[in-house]
Parts: sequence; structure tokens; C-alpha cells
Amino acid sequence: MNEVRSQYRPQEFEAKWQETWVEQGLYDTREDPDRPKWYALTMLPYPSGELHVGHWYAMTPSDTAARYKRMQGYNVFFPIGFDAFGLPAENAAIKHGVDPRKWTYRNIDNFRRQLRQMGAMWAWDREVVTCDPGYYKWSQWFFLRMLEADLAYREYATVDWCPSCNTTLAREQVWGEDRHCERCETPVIKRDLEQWKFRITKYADELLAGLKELEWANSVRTMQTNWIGRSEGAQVTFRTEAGDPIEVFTTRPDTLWGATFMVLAPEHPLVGKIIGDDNRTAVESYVAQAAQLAEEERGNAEKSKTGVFTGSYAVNPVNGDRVPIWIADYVMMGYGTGAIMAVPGHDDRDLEFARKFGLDVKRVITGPDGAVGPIGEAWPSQTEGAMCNSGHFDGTPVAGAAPKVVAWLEETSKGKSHVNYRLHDWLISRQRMWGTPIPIVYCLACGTVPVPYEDLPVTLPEETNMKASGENALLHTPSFLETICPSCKGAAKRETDTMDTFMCSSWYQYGYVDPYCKKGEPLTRDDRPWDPEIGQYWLPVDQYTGGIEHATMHLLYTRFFTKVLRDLGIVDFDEPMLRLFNQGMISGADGEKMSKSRGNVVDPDEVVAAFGTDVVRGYLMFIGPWDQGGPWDPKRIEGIRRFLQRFWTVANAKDGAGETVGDARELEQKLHATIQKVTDDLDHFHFNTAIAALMELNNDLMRALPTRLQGTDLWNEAIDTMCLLMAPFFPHLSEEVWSRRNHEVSVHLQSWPDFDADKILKDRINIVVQVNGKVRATLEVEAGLAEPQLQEGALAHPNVQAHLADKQIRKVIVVPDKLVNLVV
RNA sequence: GGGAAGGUGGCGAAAUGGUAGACGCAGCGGACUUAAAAUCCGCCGGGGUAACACCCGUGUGGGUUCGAAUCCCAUCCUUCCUACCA
Repeated sequence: MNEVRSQYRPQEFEAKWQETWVEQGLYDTREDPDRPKWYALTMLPYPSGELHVGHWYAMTPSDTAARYKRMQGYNVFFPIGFDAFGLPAENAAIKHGVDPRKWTYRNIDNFRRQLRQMGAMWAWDREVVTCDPGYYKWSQWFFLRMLEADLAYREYATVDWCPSCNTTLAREQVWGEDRHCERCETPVIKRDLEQWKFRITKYADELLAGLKELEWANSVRTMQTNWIGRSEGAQVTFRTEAGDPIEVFTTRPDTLWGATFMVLAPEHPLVGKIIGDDNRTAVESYVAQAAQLAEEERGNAEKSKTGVFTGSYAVNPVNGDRVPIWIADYVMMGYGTGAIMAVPGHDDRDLEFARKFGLDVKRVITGPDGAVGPIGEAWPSQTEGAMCNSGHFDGTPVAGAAPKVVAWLEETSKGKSHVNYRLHDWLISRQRMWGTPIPIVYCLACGTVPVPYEDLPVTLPEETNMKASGENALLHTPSFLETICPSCKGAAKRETDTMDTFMCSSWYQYGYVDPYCKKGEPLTRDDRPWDPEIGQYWLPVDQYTGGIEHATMHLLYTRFFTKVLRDLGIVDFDEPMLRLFNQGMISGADGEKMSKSRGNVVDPDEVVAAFGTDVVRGYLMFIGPWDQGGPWDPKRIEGIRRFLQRFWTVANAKDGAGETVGDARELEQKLHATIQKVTDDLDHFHFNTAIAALMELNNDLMRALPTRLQGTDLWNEAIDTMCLLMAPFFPHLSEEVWSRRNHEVSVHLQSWPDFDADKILKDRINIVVQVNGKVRATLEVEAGLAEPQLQEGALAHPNVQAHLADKQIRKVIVVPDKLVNLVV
């Protein structure tokens, strides 16, 4: 038989099928109201130098899932595009003198070629490139609409600045304990600048509440919840003895009576005003020192506390206590009001500070034993104890005390209920040229003037004057910079900051449905960025897939953006992506993160040349659970190649069937069980176990190959079904085999196979017999055997009898078709 | 300090209350071959046995249950996120 077996040579047919699918328009997009739609979206790539095997890891399972939905009868939309603005292009321009536009489009060409090699069902007819003016004019249009709605604003504030990238960053792009730039890992510094921001904090509560509705992984929802950082409490006004108000935020209004001092952040605006003359030198040098200190050291909780007394006092509004005002860098200007009331009796940090500087410690909540004993350590419990030393609140149980105190604060105008968020407004200004220009003009006469809708897009200049210093080239490009004020027609200058590229990716899922809508026409305020009918059909996204690294960046921004679009009347839903699956990361063969410097990067071109696309796809899906990631192991890719070879062998077998009788019933059972298993696994993104199930069925077919089963109707049904089940994973091989079996219409236009539940039931079943829960025997019996017979069979087994010996059977547990447990 | 995900053979893993290790890699043995590659067949957690039996085994210690990798409590370790957050 060996001589009739042919070799599986994917290189001989993969390219052919890719061309055929394009010719046949197999993956062209059509809105079809008669079929249910399924919008499957995978995070769009940034076209850096080359496609990485990490892209394959993210994208091929997404494609498999999309293909599966399509075979189930959905009209599937699986678009692709390029997130094409960003610093690498600009850096290449500065370093090598290449035009960032040329650099980017050249990379995109290469990406397209490599993406086509995946054999994925991309909707190329709806491709989007975010650096095309036809795309970014809509980003500018959104900006203008948000400006009108007071959701975009300009503010002079302290911002994070990356000295290496020469630009400001959003809070979300500052990472780690040392507060480094997300891109280049340089620690950021603080700068005071006038910057554009989006009012994402306005949606904080809704962004929190919406998470409950989403079929997203817990980890992402938790990360967003923590990032938004909602805490309930009260804002209370303390006053200096001179009468200046100092607002503090506290989550423990029930401990107000225990405030024995106050602490301001060194950057607090009141600091200059309240310094007593005797303390001026000390305070000023402390503030100067704090400004010098890197955030990383300030942020380090291990560091022992430092601080300085201002010489001023404030009055505690609830009991009139005179409390000293200190300055210390453990209070951060960026959270709450930048000032705190310190309650050392009930807060560890305040206690540490009080001890170090000899400040009063007062207990206003009774301890666990009900005593108001000596202060050993801070007593932070919010559930045990009762208020004391707190005027008429004495005796109030601490559980539930806070709302009562807040109500009283409001009645007496000493404070008010307040919710504080960790979330900051989204800073979108970037001092870089390779981005979407912010459509604003600055005029000496008229001030800040938005570019009129009909003048959009504000396009980037063809030629730019790149500076080796990395300074924004737009500042040095007069053709861009110098303009005319839309309002007074006088000379004016354009905003040279561009938008954070997360702006582009906040709405790309909408851009895909109708790319570059209103080509060439002047825009108006009332235009729509995509045809509402097309949008109505496809939106929102049904299934999103991508890495978890975007949990508090892109995934938060795009949710915010959708809520804005809803409030602008552009979409009629609240959430952009209903389901989200986060794949893991593929690492190098050494288990380390793939990177050029480590030399462990796998080039997809090379492995595809060696093994073919289908093998690479299959290998990536077989590594392990998709959300877990794992190392690239060059040896294990052989396993998938062998599997596909064996399928090829089985599927191309002709004649040569042997004399032995195969078990048809067993094969039929396995066939239907496999359909069920693969269907169920694909529903849950369990690609690895789905492939294992396909391997099992194929192994059974290998065993049946030399029997008389080969060539029977059942055999042919099994091979055809294998083609269908394999099609989403291995689109080329299954198409090749399908066509060799004389099917005329593409395997990818077939329906997903159904299984027959009756056929999955086995005729004969192995029953486990346990004595005291330990397996002592197995019995092969016919399915559905009644309990008494099962029990009888179990007792009759010699090994079971040996274990029963002369013991008394106390209890018998029988699980039909599964096991008998004898308790003695 | 707070949170999330994990911990199972030599390795990637499977099993979500019912035969632990499916499927695959590596390894070992065999067939084919002058030989090798490829391909095919078989074995493959540890101890134990001539072979069975039997004993041990899912990070660790308890618990629930006829029965636990799976559920509960405690604890250790790994990875990630977050953090003087008031």
C-alpha cells in the first residue's frame, strides 16, 4: 500500500488556493439582511518592519473562529487594517532620512503580503489605513464634535513627558514603579504644558457599570475597575486660621474627629501662602527637593516618611481642634485634592508620620474589645468597633457610620458626599508630526479657533523639515504652520500637536464598515462617518480578540469613544465589543519574550516556506490554551506536519482495502463524537483540544485504512466530514482534499456538519468498579444495563471479590453507564 | 499592601465531582531499506512483579464526599496588573 501513498506537499497548492479564493471573491463583503451577521474583529496591527510570529499567534485562531461562524451560516465580517501613525515611522525618518509616509506605506505593503500568506478570510475590500487623510479627516471631525460638546478641552497642567520621545503621554502610557514611557521605557518627567484632553472622567461611572454587561474576561474587567478607581467618601472643608479653605477627600468621614494634623502635597497651590516666616527656608527647600525627586522614589512606600511643618494651623470643622499643617511627599497632588486630613489613630501611614514627628494620636473608634485603650497600632477596621470621642456620634457602630456622618456634614455645611476617581482625563496632545493633526488654529485676535468642518481634513504636509533633535517637525514647516484664521481671515498659526494614536484605534471598528466615507466631498457637521444603513447591519462587534496589554488603554478608550458617539447620536448602542477574548503571548524557544536583541524572533516567512501555512496555523493553535500563550518550540511543529501528512494519506487512499473487517459502528460513533467535540471546543476558543480531537479521529481512520471499511459510504462520509471540520483550521489542505474528492463548490461555502446524538452513544461501555472509592476492576457491558445487573456483574469479578473478602457491604453506589462503588 | 491568573510525567498539555496523564513532543523497541531520511507498528508517571496483584502520585497541610487534580479552609511558590489612592 505504501507505494500508492503520496506526500503532503502544501507548497504545491497553498498559493493556488489563495489566488482562487480572491478570483472567486470568496471573502468579499456583502450586507445580506437575510443572514444573521457576525462581526469578528482582531486588533489591527501596527505596521512596523515585519510581521512577527506573534501576529500569527493572535490572528490565525481569530480567523479559525471566524471561518467556523461562517460555516454555521453567519454572514461574517472579518476586516483588517493598519494602525499606521506613530513614533517608529518618525524615528526612522529622523535616523535614516526616509520620509515617514514612504516608510509606513512600504511596511504596509510588506504586511499585506505576509497577511495574505496566512490564508485568512480577511475582508480586504474594507481595509483601513489610519494615516490616510480619508480616514483621519473623520478623527478630526470627531474632535470638532467633541469640542462642541465640551468633551474636548485645552488645559494648562502638569503632565507626563517622555524626554526620549519628546512628547507628552497619557496617564495610561506611563508604566511601572519607575513610571516609564510605555514605548521606550525611559522614565518620564513632569512638565507644565497646555494640552488637549478628552473628558473621559465624565463617563467614569458608566464605564464601570457597563463592564457588568460584557462577556469579557474577569481579569480585564478587574483591571478596568481598578484603573477607574472609584472610591466613595466625603469632601470636607478645613480652614486655615487665616480663613483659607483646604478641601480634603476622605473615605473615612467617621474618623474625622481623630484628625490631629493635615498634610499637603508639596505642589499644593496653598503651600506658598501659608508658610509661617520662621519656617520659610525649611519649607522652600523641602518643596524644591520634592520637585527634584523622581516619582519612583516618591512613590516608594518602603521609604520612610519625610515632611516639614509649615508653621500654620487649620481648624477641624467637626470639633474645632487646632491642627498643624504639614507638607509631605507621601501626599500626591495627582489624587484627590492633594491634601489630606491625617488620622494617625486609624491609618498606618498617618501613624508612621505622627510617630516620626511627634504629633498627637487620637483614637475615635473603639478597638475590638470595645476599649478606647492605648494606641499600639492604627486601628483601620471599618466593620468592628464603634465611634467614640466624636461628639453626638459616640456609640455609633462603625459599620454603616460613614453615610450617617456624611449626611450630618451636608446638613451642617461642613462637607459633602463625594466620589473620587483614580481615572484622569485622557491627554491626547502629542508633540509629534506623524499623527492626526488637531484641527485648531491659534489667532492673536480671535484666540483658539476650530477649523471649520468643510475645511477638513487638515492634512500633514508632503515635505517636512525633520529635526535631529526630535523636536516636532511641524513647528519647522511653514507651509503647515502658517495659516489664515477661519474667523477673521488674519494671519494665524496651526496647532502643531497631533492626536494620540489611540484616537485612531478608538473608532476603527466603525471605520471598517464603510471606509473613507464621503471621499473627496467637503464635510459638514451633520455628515456621518459611515453609511448608517451599513453600520446598522454590522455593528456592534460581536467578537473581539486581542492582547490583554490594552486592558487599560485601547479597550478603555474605545468604550469611552462609543459612549461619546452614542451621546452624539451616531451609534445607538452602549458598548463597542460584546465579547472579548484575550490571547496569551508567544515567547521564543528560550521561553523569553521574543525580541531582536535576544535573537529569538521567529520569522513567519521562513517557517511558512519550510512547512506551509496550514502547518504553522495548526501548530500555533496546538501549543496550548490560547489565552495562556507559550514558547515557540521548533521540534513540536513536526507533530502537526505529521498529522496533516496522515490526513493526506487517509484522504487520498484509493483501493487497496484489506481483508480485515473494521468496526463500522465504532468509527461512526467516533465520527459523531468528534463533530460534537470540535463544535463545542470552537464555541469556547479551545483550539488545542479541538485539534487533538481531529487527530484522534484521524488516528482511527489510519487504523481503518487497511480494513474493508476503506471506501465504504461511512468511510467517505468520515473523510468529507474531516474536510469540513478541518476547514477553519487548515483552509488550504481541506480545500485541496475537498476538490480532489470531486466536490465543485469550495469547502468554505459548505455548512458546518451536524452530529447525531444517538450515534454518539456507545453500544458497549466500560464500567468502573470501585471498592471504597478505589478502582478494582472494569467491566465491559452493553449500554443502559440496569442497576441490579451491573451490581451483580461487579460482585462477580474475581478481583472485586478478593477485596470484598469477608467484609460486609454497607452501601452500593451505582452511576448508570459509569461506575459501581461498593462501600464496605 | 490590594487584585487577577496559575502550580498535573522528561516537556507542551488533557480531564471542572466518577478509570489522572487524552492529543502531541522527546525517548525506547520493532517493520521497511544495502544504509539513512521519510513512513508504518508497539512501549512510554514512580515503586513493585516472571506476569498479574499491590503501593505511591496532580505545590503543601487539613476538611467535605461512597468517591476530590476538580468543591471548602489554611499555607507556600510563579507570572501579570496596581499601589504612600487618603
